[in-house]
Amino acid sequence: MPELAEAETIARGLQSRLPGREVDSVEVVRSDLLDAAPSEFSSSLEGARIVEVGRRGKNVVVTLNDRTRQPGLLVVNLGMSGRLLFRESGESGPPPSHPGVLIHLCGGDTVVYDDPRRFGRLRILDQEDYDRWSDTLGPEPLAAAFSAAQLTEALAGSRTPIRSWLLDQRRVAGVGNIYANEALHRAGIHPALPASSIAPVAAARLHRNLRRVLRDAIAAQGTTLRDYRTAQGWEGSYGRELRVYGKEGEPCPGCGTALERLVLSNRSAFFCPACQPREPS
DNA sequence: CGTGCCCCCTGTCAGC
DNA sequence: TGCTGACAGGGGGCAC
Repeated sequence: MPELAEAETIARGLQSRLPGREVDSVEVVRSDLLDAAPSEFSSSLEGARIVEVGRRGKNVVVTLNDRTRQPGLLVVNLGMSGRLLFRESGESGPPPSHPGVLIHLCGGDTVVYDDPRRFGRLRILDQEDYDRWSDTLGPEPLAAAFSAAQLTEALAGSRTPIRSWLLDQRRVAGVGNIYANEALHRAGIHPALPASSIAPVAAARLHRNLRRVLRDAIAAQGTTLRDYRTAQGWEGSYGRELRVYGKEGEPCPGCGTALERLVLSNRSAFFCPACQPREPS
């Protein structure tokens, strides 16, 4: 489930530890997590120094500096069940259950990419390829430049159901199924409504509530339903604040009506039939 | 180009 | 108890 809030939490956790550290060696346990050959991936990282750790959409982005070769960016997509864990050398506690890639740092600590389902991907891009890739993603919903007017205009061009629209990374970057459903409920918008049928006033509510949900989820360090953990191995607590996701049949926290589930593009959508009417508003 | 469908892989859970 | 099928946070590719 790593969506924007989870990737942001992981990135912040790594940002507090990794800048300035140098990569000593890399172990690729599951090569299907890479697009590149394992030897090529490892040699791109080994000897590089980490400049900073950030995020783009649902991806954790590690900026690398290398005086002898071209600098690069390590882009980690966590898929459905990926974790990026910072493990101090000599750390006790249970080891990662499904280690895929281990990045050993000079001085002894290790960053482990752990992923039971292996839907995740790790790629190293040069700046040009990174920019090209980043351009395929939509705007960052929490960026100051992402305005209600911009969202309203973008919605007008598509007849796809709004829940599906929000999941399309080319339209807005970082929104996944949990936060799409939560934002739509808070905005009072039915998930199946065509994007182009949403009036400007409703689009403004969606804009406001999407940003609120994402900010609150980051403050809670994300949502742990099962697999997600922070870089420190902790669970996120936003699950306590979910109002509709996974709650079919439970009373709507707003009005008490039983919440319903429907399937759009093979993914569950959860909504309140009273607070989120099918008619555009 | 926009849209919907299938698949990647593993783990868990409901139902029989 | 054990098996089977459905389903799960994401995203890429393909057909229409």
